[in-house]
Amino acid sequence: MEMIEEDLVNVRPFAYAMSLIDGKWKVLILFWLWKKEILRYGELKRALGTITHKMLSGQLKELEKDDLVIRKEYPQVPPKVEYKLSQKGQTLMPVLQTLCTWGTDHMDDK
Amino acid sequence: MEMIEEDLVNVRPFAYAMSLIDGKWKVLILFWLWKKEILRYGELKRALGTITHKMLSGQLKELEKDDLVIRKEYPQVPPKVEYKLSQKGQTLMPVLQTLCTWGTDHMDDK
DNA sequence: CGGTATCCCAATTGATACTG
DNA sequence: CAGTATCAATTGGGATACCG
Repeated sequence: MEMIEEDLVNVRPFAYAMSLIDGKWKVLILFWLWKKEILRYGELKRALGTITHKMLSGQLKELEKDDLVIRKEYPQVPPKVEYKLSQKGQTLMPVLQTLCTWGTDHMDDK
Repeated sequence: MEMIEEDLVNVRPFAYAMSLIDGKWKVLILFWLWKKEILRYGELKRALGTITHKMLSGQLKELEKDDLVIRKEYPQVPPKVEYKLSQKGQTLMPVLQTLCTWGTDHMDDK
């Protein structure tokens, strides 16, 4: 049958997509921003309930690095920072919604 | 603003879907089975290249438990075991393909 | 208020050896 | 051939303290 790994199956793009949304809280953050449009750091933290400080800033930092969310810092004391979805982030949400819908349809399978 | 976690954002179904496909190799396995229809254990292992024995059987076991793949064992020596997508697995693939396509479109962003 | 750094524990994964 | 078992290495995440 002679199968070489190569790209009979090219999942590189999928792996890329997955790498953007893995991390325990990323998708939850994205969904909140999708729904609320703009949230401050503290609002996001309260919304997510049990997330730790470290995780939230870490996940946000990665989301920003990957260009899925945009961080806006107001130069004032005390600090004020707002987060919202980027254009790229916006395009991702319908796809995640699709997966969410699939989940809804199959959670009670078997 | 008073945000309670609850289900302003209901990602339970998404979390469910993610739980089925996390694990380093699961999606890759699913794509191969999608493409090839039926593969023996050894074929799958060669196809995946660097996957370890332990990982492959582990991931397959979970995929089978979650009803995404079907395992068929032939009672013979030496053993012969075939894997293929279940009906549920089939329905998932177009969704994953969507994510894959999104990845293709955005891998070279920025 | 928003973010970083450190330490520690829990969960995943890899290497290797063994089995029917 | 198709697994399972064991142990080591790596990774991810929580708690906490500190900084601008």
